[in-house]
Amino acid sequence: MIELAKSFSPEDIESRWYALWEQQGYFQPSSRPGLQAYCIMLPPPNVTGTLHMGHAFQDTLMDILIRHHRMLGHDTLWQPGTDHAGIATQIVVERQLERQGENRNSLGREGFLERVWSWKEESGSTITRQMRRLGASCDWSRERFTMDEGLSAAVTEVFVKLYEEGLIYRGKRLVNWDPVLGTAVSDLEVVSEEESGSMWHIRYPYANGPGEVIVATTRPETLLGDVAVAVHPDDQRYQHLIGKSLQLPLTRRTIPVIADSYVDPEFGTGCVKITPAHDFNDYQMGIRHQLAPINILTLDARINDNAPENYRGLDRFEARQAIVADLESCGLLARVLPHTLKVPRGERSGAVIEPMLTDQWFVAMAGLAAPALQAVRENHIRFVPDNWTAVYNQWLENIQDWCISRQLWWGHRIPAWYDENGQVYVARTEQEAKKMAGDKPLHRDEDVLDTWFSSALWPFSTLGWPGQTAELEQFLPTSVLVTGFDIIFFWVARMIMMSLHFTRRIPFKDVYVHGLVRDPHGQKMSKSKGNVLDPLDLIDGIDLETLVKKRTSNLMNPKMAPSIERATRKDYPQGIPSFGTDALRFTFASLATHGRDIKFDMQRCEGYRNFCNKLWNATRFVLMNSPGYTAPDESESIWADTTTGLINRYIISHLQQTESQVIQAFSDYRFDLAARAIYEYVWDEYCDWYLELAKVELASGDPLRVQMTRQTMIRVLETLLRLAHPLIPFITEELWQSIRPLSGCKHPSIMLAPYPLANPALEDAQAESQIRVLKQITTEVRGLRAAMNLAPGTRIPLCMTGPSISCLQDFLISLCRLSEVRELDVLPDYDAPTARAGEYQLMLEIKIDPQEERTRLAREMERLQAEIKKAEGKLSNTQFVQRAPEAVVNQEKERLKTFVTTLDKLSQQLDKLDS
RNA sequence: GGGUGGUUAACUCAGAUGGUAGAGUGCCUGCCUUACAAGCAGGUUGUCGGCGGUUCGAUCCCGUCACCACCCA
Repeated sequence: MIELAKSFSPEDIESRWYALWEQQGYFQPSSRPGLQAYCIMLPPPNVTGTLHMGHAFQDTLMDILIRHHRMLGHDTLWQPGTDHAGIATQIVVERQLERQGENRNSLGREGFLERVWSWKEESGSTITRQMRRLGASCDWSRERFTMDEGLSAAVTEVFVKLYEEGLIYRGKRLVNWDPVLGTAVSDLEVVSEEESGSMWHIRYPYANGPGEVIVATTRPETLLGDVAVAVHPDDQRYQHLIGKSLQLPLTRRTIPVIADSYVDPEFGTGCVKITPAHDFNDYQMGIRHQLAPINILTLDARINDNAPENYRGLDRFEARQAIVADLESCGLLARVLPHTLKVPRGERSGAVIEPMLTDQWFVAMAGLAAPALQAVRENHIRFVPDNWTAVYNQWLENIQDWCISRQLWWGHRIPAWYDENGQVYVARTEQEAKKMAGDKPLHRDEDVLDTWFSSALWPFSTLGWPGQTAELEQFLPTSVLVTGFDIIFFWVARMIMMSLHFTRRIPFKDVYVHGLVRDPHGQKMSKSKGNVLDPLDLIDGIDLETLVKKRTSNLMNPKMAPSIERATRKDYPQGIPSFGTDALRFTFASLATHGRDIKFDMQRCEGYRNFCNKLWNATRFVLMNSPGYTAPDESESIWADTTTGLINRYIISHLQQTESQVIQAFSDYRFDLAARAIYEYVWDEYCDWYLELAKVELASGDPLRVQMTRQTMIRVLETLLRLAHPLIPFITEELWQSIRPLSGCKHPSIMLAPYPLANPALEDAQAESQIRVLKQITTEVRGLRAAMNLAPGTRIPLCMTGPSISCLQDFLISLCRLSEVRELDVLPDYDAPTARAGEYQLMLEIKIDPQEERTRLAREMERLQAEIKKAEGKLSNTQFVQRAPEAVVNQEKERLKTFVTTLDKLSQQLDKLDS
């Protein structure tokens, strides 16, 4: 027989099993025909990134679902892969070059891309290695990368098709321009936060004759590109101005005053300067009033040649200072007020985003959005929890065209070529383009596609599209997408649109939207805040000094280091102990409620490590108490035999309920409830009650009782290990293997064993109710012992009245450490306190301290009186008695009766004490 | 400005077609009882955010307010 160590130590077991599972090919689809398909696409993480808590949380949930369905016998695929993460990766490599005194321009496009690929090769396996530590059972043999040949072909195909259908177009538009990165970014990549700035009030003199208007602006430097001043058409103050010309300060230009209802008369002075080339709203207004935009900035945000000479070449912030100073010296600056405004910044660079007129590629979205809305409206796709449907709808109903070109080098290069006249040819290959151009010399578009363009194809490109593969047939639509709400727009909506458009299928049936993992104080985890936790540190443990070092090194803002260090020392004075993967996974499952914030609490993790230890020791107990045991043949099984004995029937019956709870919880994506059902069954039923009761049976000396109990405790344990396996794969495999010889299971791994399904025939209400009585009596007797301050070793007799419980006697003696149980017609006339459990009166035969007893009784009577008063109040209310359901009224009457008799008993006891 | 979610024990969170409020952690007391001190037994803790309404009865439904968080413009 296998000997287990005295306590659970995760590091000893985790290393073994994963490699074996993977080598044996257990993660691959079964590809047996006729099986129900179950498929999850891993949201591809950044190929050069590392695993953070959000990944670990999400990966755990996906792995739970996948393992569960694999055990249900479905043809199961968890498709893994990584994303090339255009901007993020390019920035990282550029920083590396910077440290070596190089830059991308000195290397050239080819050279630079070589460097990125080699960085990808170097760091690309980090995150997948980390996922393996988590136990993630992805089919690594199918791993994909968004820049793979196959996936790149899909990208090209989609681009060309959309272009041919007229859904992709190129045009000069105002886009969000990141002047530091030198690329356009999409709306979603811009983060606007409130910052303090100023509101400058500037005088614009009339072009003809004396007078002026005062215009308020937060960006005085853009004045050089003004083409008009706008007022609200109904604004009484400015009626006389509409149509007049103004002298644009610091320039020789004159501009008109126009009327537009977009202007908010309450804001600033009610006069707005209009700069179509540098503001999104002004751009629209420019179109409405046919005013040509004047661009005054270069792509690196310096003043260009459209502006007066003395400002040319100035950076936009220098230009602001110069212009304000010049206005002031001309007496045109009326006043400056402090003002908080939303400043748009690039998510990656932190630079202030500049609306900029540039040539970009766009996807026309309106036509793609309609079927995507319909798919959700008609319940082909279901959001869980369903309140996210509204978020999805709202965005799609107001969708803007998607700017898909990025002025980067790392990514899918746009398949468009130009001839010398600027004529564009969109084609799958250069040869094809050349053919279209009649062999004119061509040059390829320099830009690459937004990373999310390739991600949008992920569900079908990874399955071999545009080829017609067996995998596409089997696994699309996939079963569920597990994702955070932060990328519903970026990713979820776009996948739905693209999948419907190109495959005519939805990409997934369910979208399970989970919360975001936060630190214990509810703050978002981020490197710059210094509050990140590395999932691997929770698995392996980390000492305080190493943790501090890790959190304070390579900071964007090194000034944060001292405060981060202080907070870290406060939150983790002992560092982080090693909890193991299973404990971490169980914690994630327990935290996966349907809320949107998940505060990660390390103490929970500790509690679940203890749970693993409990499970470990329960198995140890079972093994220690099964010497020489061999599993009976299936035909001899007494699993469902009613003669199995009370406690065995009870624990088996209770197991069925737990099994249905867990299955239900999984189908509702309530991982927290599944975890809780398992936790409670293992700890509160199997360990706290069943194994304690089994000790009595095992010590009975009756061969049949011993045999039945051994068989039950083994089979129940074996079943609950399978039940828990999706959540805690490593420990369950280890323990399952250790009891496999006793259980007679033939499967080589718990992963391949069937998932337990409840069998209603095994439910046994009678056994459960008898055990309920036993528990009740036990609790009361223990209460009496505690009330009387009895030493744990003291064994005394229990006197009780009520229906005979001869079959429970041995259990009671053991659980309550009694010397004997005396079943009587009436309790002896004795000073000891009594207790009541259902129909039973209980009393421990021992002398008591009258003073202490009086206090105890008084406290109890007080409580009862309060309850009686409440119940009587209800019952004397005729409205209640007449209108409430009869069952409720009867229940209330029953309660009152119990309270009154108990109170009566207690008062008699008190009298006796006093006499 | 529009929208969404939240507010339950000291902490983290469950909860119920409306009918006696729960768990884990923490805290207190006693125990190394031959599976487990990462444990066992017992105990302690709540105006279920405020105010109104519906109802025999509201922590739950409705309205409103406050605070917190997030999303969109």
